[in-house]
Amino acid sequence: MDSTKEKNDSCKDDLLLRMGLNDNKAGMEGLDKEKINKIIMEATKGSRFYENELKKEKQVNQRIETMMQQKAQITSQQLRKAQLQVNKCAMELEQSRDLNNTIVHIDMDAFYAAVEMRDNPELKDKPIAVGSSSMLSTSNYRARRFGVRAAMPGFIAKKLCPQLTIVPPNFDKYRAVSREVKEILADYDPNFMAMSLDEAYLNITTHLQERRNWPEDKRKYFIKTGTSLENGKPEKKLNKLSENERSISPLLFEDSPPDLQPPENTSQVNSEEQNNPQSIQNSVVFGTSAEEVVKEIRFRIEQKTTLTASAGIAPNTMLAKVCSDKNKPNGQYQILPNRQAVMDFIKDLPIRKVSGIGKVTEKMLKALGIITCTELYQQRALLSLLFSETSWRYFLQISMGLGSTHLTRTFSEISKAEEQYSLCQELCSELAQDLQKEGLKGKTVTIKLKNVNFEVKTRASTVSSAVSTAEEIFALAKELLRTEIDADFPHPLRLRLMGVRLSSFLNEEDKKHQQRSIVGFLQAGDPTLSGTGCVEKNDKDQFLKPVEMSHKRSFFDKKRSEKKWSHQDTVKCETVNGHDVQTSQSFQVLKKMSENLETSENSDNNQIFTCPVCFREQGSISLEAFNKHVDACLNGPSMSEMFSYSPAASTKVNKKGNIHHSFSLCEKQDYETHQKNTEINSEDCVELVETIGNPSEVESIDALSNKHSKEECSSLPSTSFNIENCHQNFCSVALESEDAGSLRRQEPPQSYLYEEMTDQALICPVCNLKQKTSDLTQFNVHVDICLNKGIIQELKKDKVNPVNQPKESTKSTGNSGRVQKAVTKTKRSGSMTKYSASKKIKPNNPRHTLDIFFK
DNA sequence: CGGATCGAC
DNA sequence: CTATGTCGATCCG
Repeated sequence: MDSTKEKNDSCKDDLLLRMGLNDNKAGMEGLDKEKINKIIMEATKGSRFYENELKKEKQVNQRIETMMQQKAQITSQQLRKAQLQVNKCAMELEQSRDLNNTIVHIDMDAFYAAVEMRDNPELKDKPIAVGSSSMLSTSNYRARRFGVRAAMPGFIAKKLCPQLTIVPPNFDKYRAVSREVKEILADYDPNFMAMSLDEAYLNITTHLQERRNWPEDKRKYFIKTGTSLENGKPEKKLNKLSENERSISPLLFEDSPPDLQPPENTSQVNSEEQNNPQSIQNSVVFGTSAEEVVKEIRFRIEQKTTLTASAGIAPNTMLAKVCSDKNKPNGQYQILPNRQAVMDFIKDLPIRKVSGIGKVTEKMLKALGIITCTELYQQRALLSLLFSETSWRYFLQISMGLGSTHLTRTFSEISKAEEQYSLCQELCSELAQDLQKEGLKGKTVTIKLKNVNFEVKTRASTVSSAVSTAEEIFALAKELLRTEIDADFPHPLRLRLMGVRLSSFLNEEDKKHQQRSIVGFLQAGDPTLSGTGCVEKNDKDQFLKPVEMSHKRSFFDKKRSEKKWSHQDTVKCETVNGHDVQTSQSFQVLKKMSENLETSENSDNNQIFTCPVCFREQGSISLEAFNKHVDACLNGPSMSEMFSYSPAASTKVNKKGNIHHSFSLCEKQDYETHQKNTEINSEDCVELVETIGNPSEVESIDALSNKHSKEECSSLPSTSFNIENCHQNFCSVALESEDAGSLRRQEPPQSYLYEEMTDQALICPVCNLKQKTSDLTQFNVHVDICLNKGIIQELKKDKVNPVNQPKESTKSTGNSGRVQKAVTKTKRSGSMTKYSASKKIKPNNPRHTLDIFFK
């Protein structure tokens, strides 16, 4: 990729020279890394800042050391068990892989600096940075050659590059430009997610579908040179051209990596252009592929703002983000939506490139011999023993190339009562739909309000007869909302988030069949427990194994199977105020059962299984019988389907999982989080929630009150990550290499992912491993064994004390944390985080993330 | 629970 | 001339 970049760059230089517009003629100017580091070191050494850095570094080293000790104590037995468990998880993840979305990450190139250069021709040829002498937000590419980058103090930058011009930031201007860009983005995804002034994610899946039928003229754009001519500054125009050369000459759009050019379309320049010397007046037609769409977006951005953007196209946000970095500046890159392409891309990807993996994590993992995603995957079992659940699950996802496939709407302040009511109404109907899907009715309606100061209020009202329709719920919710609005009158409520919850569901007496899913859920874990609670046994309920992939399973079912391996007792009763005794009891039962699940599971020999191959339920049969069935199925005609089911099946599951029982639009929420919340909510079985922010407007993110300060003060580094240039590598790691090597060698003798992911070979649907044999029978034997070992028999975990795993389940941690936050107030982090590493990369951590309302 | 830490920008 | 930011989320005792 680097070579591609180089090529582009030299191409650009060439062109610039020919046009006499070269704005970076000094190809050789700048400093080498060694010099850069030396200067930084001199400027830094002895400062308090530096001392503190050293201290922090020691701490990290200490952490690594304890981690290594912990690792040394892990027995191969433990590792094997962990392996099975993690594989199970990997399998689930694999099945949930969703390649059906087209996610685009747009990233403006050196945004602040580019704006300044555009508006002030004098800066054009100079190395510049935006910021102050104490902190820089952005530098232009010219300055970067001197090692001047975002998040660097200006005075050090000056030492690196004495000619450097430091421009104070004009946030209003950036915001205005950002708005222009966002207007364009909204055409492709009205719900796009703006991460900051210069970055956004789009889900263009829908756009792509519609676009297929678009006539050519709808995809045709005229190349304007007018903007700069009209303002009567020819010189400026030239400057612009220099930045614009790629779009002015549409041929240069072809600079994307060759591997992704869909034959179908390449942007075509109208034929007249060829003969027309004034080709600059001509138009371009963009094709209908994702790549073409993104070219179009970038073209329009450049035409409108005279600024360039880079973009990444991929099936999920995590990948899209990495992609946008790849051909920066002014380039784009796509990962085609097939598993193979994803795996190829991931294979050698350094984990540090991934949003969410920072300096420290990188170092810790490096100590374990992990640098690339492949290695991350290979060490998954070990990681599950050394890191918290959130962390290792996150690692696992990364290593499999997974990420969010849906974008959440952003939330801007709503202070008009009218809007608040209509939002509330919207929520109520969404909630009602979910209720209908689950066939539930409830008696308590609760609204939750979070204001711009992050203070949260919940107000509930309970009625005697259960409600379920949107109208009924809204009638109650509206009154609650009105009370709150009136209470603050004449001041408006400045809301950041609103949620509507229904709880106190009817029990089976009243609503037998509606209740079934809950009953089933409660009973599912251990049939022997049924009846001990306040629910009666229902013979129809089935026990769904983790292997089970039935597209029919409801999210309760899903949750139920989840339960088995996440021993969490997430739900905090405090947050469930207002429930009647009955529901609270159910809730307790639920908890108990979930505790019992793990131990009880080994004993269930006669259960209803769902075949992972044909998806049919197999009735109440023994394990052996079930395995025979699977065996048969694998041998049968559905064999080929098995290897292609993943996306389709997962889609279904996803769709199901997507019932938005809890839906936060406040801030960014990703798919995992969303799912998580869905699950958690379903867990306590007593309420369904709808939370929502208002649909994003073009500018929504900017309007977020808490965003302002952030955007204004924060740097928006736009460079690609370049660790060598970090002015922060003061010390090097003490323990490492040999240790790391030996560590890896200790791994259990298993074959792992990447080979497996790369061809048609037989992949066990259970352990997810490629099987060496191509003999079907042998393969089936393996699957058989796997089913017995890994999945159906629940592992008894005797776990090592993980390095950072104080909590039972991070899932619950994350969530209860959020609850706390919601219920109390936002906690101000009082800590003075010292700035760490100058890296750009990735927006909010897709990790778990998320905010969401509610429990 | 609150201070420390991490990561993003 | 000095001089290294702010936020949210998570970890961890």
